[in-house]
Amino acid sequence: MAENNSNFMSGVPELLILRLVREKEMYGYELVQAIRERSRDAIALGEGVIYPVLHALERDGALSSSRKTVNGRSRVYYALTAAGAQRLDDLAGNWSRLTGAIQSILVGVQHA
Amino acid sequence: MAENNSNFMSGVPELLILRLVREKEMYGYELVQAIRERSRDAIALGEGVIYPVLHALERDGALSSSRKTVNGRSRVYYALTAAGAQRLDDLAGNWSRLTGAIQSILVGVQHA
DNA sequence: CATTATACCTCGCGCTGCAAGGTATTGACC
DNA sequence: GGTCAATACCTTGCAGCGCGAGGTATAATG
Repeated sequence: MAENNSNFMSGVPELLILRLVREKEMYGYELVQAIRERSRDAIALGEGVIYPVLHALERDGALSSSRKTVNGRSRVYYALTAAGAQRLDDLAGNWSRLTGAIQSILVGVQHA
Repeated sequence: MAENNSNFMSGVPELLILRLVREKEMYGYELVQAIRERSRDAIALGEGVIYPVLHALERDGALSSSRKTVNGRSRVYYALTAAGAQRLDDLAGNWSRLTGAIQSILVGVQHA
């Protein structure tokens, strides 16, 4: 029963988080803004999306957390683990295959 | 209260159906196979996905249906309406903006 | 004459994204 | 000193979508 169902278009928030954290340690509130800014407001994931995903990723061993105080601000920083890097690769591969397939339908490529 | 919520990644089945029907009238069973074949098995939407979407699109005036008998086979063909064409354009535009934004995060584009 | 393919349909569930709410601390402003 | 906005964390509950699973009927196949 350890199978992961989920529908074919889901898991994008997870993918974005893993990708951003790969570059440097980040905390939840920072991720919320980073996604909004980097996507130029095309994607606006709120805290109600980000925090639960972070907790799930840590539970699964894809991220590790460490509480730090910076500028008198207490933050929970998340870093990518080896397992997380693997998971990122998998998700990115799936995403690329999926969007490629959709694109080929949208542009009406000649289908053998 | 006639607002359409739905999450930011949903509506892809709808988009694919509208796009395929734009080229020629199609029926449900045909769409199921067309999507699978054109995506080279990357996307496999079953009838439990396709039929409800077709009904919703017709209800919304994006598709019109006509029962026809071909080769002794009774089929419900769906054709794109003007409203449907408009909706297709909207969805395709959104999709393109969305995937562009995701892509820019994935490749790590320099964010002003 | 049974099985497979065609063709339609619906019910019900799981999961995800998300809004909405809640807490606590810091800095700014008057 | 008091108020407000921003920072930073968190959880609950629900709506909606995708989808498996099931059901019907007819035509073709062997």
